[in-house]
Amino acid sequence: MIETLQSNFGHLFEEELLLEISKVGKHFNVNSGETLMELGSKVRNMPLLVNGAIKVFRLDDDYREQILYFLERGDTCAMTLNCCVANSQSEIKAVAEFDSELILIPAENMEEFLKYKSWRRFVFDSYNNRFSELLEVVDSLAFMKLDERLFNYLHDKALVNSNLLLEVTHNEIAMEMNTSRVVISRVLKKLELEEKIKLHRNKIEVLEL
DNA sequence: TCATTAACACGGG
DNA sequence: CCCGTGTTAATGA
Repeated sequence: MIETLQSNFGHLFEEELLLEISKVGKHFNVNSGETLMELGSKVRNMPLLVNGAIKVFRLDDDYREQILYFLERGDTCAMTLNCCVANSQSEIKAVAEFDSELILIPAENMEEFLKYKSWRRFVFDSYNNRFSELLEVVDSLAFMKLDERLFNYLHDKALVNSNLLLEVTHNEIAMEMNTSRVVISRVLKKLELEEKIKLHRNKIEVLEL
C-alpha cells in the first residue's frame, strides 16, 4: 500500500503522512457500475481515489438521480469529508464509472492528520475544487438548455474515460440527467446534425472537446 | 413552449 | 426474440 500511496499521492503528502495513512488505510476495489455509497448511509471512511473514476449523484425524494460530477485519480469526495467531520449520513450517491481502486481512511484519523500541512492543504483544496464544480452544476441546471447540458455531460464523460467513443445508451443518460429517453434521443439527434457527436448503437462518439 | 408518457415500427445482435 | 433507437400523439406544467 505504501508504494501505491507514494506513486499516487507522493507529490501531495509528506513521507511521514504517507506512512501514517498506510497504517490505518484500507485498500478497496470496486467494479464498474458498483455503488460505493448509498444515500443516507453512515459515512465512516474518507476515500482517496487511486485509480478509476467515480460518479457522484444527488437524489430527490423519489430517488431520481441527477449527476453532479466525476471524481478522478487523486481526488477525494468533499461530501464524504463533510459527513466524516459531522459524523452524519451521506447526502449523495456514488457509483463507479469503471473499475476503480481506493484507499479508505477511517474518519477518526482525519483530525489528527490535520497536524500535517500537506493534509490541511489537501482538505482545503478538495473543498475548493468540489465547491467550484458544484457551482458549475448549479449554473448548468439553472441557466443552460438541455442540449448544452447534454453535450457537457458527454464532454466530461469522454474526458474521464480518456475515450471519445462512449459506451452508453440513451436511457442511461436519461436516468443520470433525470429526464426521459425521448428527450435525450431527440437532443442527441440534434447534436449529431450539428456535427458535435456521431451516434452509433450503444455508443456515442464525441467529435469535439 | 417544452417535458413526459405511452405507443409503435425498425433493425441489429 | 429482445433491446436500443427514432418518432409521434396526447397530456400537462
